[in-house]
Amino acid sequence: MRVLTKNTDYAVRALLVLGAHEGEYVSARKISHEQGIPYQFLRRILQDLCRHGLVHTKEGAHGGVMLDREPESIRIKEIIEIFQGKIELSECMFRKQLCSNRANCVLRHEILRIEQMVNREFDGITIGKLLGDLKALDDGKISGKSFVSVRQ
Amino acid sequence: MRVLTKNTDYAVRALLVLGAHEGEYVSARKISHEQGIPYQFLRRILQDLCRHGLVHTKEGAHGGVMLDREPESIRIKEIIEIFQGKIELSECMFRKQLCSNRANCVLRHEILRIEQMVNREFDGITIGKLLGDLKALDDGKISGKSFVSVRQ
DNA sequence: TATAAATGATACTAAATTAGTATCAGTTGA
DNA sequence: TCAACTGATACTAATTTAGTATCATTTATA
Repeated sequence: MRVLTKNTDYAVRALLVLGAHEGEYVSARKISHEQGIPYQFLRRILQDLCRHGLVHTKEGAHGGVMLDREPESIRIKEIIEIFQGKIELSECMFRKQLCSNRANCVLRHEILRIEQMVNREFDGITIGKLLGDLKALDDGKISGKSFVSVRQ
Repeated sequence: MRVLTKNTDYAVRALLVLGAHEGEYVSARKISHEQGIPYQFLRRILQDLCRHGLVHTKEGAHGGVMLDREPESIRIKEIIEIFQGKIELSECMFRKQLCSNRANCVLRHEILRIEQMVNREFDGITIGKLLGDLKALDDGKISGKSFVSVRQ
């Protein structure tokens, strides 16, 4: 069971690269190489991020993609929703059949509770926070116990 | 984005039916009708539950399926794992490439934390608990605010 | 003892989602 | 003019999820 798709994963990684180069245009080609993301796939992801106003682009030579918002304002929840829709642990049978049987009902109640928890958590993580973690990692402020990292 | 599949959903509902008839054999046909679950699909699900020792069966006329464990000991987490595998929010790139880039790393750290939360939650919900909720619902001890229910 | 009502096992199909590839047009800076 | 970019979009492949079908065997009972 996998919840986060490649779309989301790649998008976050691309945004982290862009966050590390605020104010600069970075090309899809460069991000693709740096992060090992299939180029054309990444292109589409960046276009989606652009359409949603998280980044803006510049065409032509020396063009590329640039972050269009404060890294602290970009929440993982938002990214997930762009590429995978709302986080719903269980398909909402509510609306369709108004919780037509009681068994559905009690399970659904618990699931909604967990769903809200997950949403709160993903809402609390921003690109800015992750950039901070990255920096701390680079500065050796966080031990290898919690972050296992191999330098590129 | 949907996390719980039909497999899991149907399995939980079937187990709730069986929990409401402890000590009796209930046929797949009956559960299928009662819960609106496609018959052959349900058959396979019940066979899986049998292979995993949650229920046992009796062949032939008047046969069926019976709960083989205390409802309180059957955790939703276990059911999810039978049908969907371990709960992993993100595919574990760890093992394969040993977290080969730092961006992966910081995100992964957060995701693992949320993953553990989710696991704890699903581990805390048992068929027994849900049966209790159902009973409370039937007895009118829980208001319509938290449980929206339409009697069958 | 025939039969209807069950499960056991397993193969198959269909639909949806996810992942990745390809192509062509237009923009821009040197 | 040309190489390095993005815009738009169509296409294919792989995987997962959902559902269907078939045949064999077991069992209670009329």
